[in-house]
Amino acid sequence: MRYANDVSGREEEHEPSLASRLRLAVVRLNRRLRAQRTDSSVTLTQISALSCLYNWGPMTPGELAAKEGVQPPSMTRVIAALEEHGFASRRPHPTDGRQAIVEVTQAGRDFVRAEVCARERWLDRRLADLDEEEREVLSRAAEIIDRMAGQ
Amino acid sequence: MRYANDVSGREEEHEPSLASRLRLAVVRLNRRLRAQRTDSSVTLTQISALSCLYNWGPMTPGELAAKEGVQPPSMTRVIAALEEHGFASRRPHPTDGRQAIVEVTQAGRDFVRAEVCARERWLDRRLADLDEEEREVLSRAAEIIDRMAGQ
DNA sequence: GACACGTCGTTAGCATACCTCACGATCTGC
DNA sequence: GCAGATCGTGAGGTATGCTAACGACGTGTC
Repeated sequence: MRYANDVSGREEEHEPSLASRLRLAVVRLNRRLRAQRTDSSVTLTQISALSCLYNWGPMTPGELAAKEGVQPPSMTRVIAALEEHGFASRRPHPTDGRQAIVEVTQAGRDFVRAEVCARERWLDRRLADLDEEEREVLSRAAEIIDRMAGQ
Repeated sequence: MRYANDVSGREEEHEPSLASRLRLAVVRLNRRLRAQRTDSSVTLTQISALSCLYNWGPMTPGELAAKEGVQPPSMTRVIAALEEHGFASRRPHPTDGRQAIVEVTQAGRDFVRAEVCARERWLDRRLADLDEEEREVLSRAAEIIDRMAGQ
């Protein structure tokens, strides 16, 4: 099956930089995560935003966009999709007419508890195959990465 | 600015699982990486595939797709773009008429050494802000993640 | 009070990056 | 030889980001 090794003119082995290895790892895992399909039509981006609302409570679209690290226009579409699914709802801001408050509905809460866990089953299985020390490394890495990406 | 804390009916704080935290970190860093634009018209996906060819040597489109974790049709377009840029070239497989061998051109090698580093400058800067122990954590995490995503 | 200016959310339009389905060319086992 | 598998590709669809521009609303200044 592997052909590369048999071809003359092959590159020598390199020692890729940490940046290269981390980038590749992140890009790949991201692809895998997106590829995990449940039969529901809710996408990873939507789940991510919904989880954020679930964990942090009601907030404005702008705050949600900031937390997820996307631009406000991108979040608008995500919120609209969640609203269409009946998992989130918008209500007017009590004092500022420009803003709105987005919150999780009861259906949204049920969905987070059930489907989101299902969605993360693939990753959970992978994590379960690791030993405790490796999970600890990933836990610390998640925190470091989040800090790097966060700002 | 923060409004969520003031709203009644707020969720209690949860302790997100490792899967949740890792997913969010990966999704976010991935967004940041893709948002980094160099003036060149080569995308992150193309760079990723080109780096793969550079590091592993010539291989068939199918093998490259498998290594990158995408479906063959997706890789076809990436290879076409790389070929158009003059960074990769296709030649017929010596024994199997169905397959082809994709390899990096000299221009592609030069590009990997120069532009890819430029592309990774943002990440490099972030990594430089960490201490040695944190970089070691990320280095180990990159290896673990790659193993999880790889298969 | 009126007007200028800032902020917030949204709409519109675009680019990228995946996917699945379908097809033609080629190889292989009987 | 011929049926079926395999490989690469074309077509079309969806998701996910972005920027630019706009309308609604709030705020400070006179």
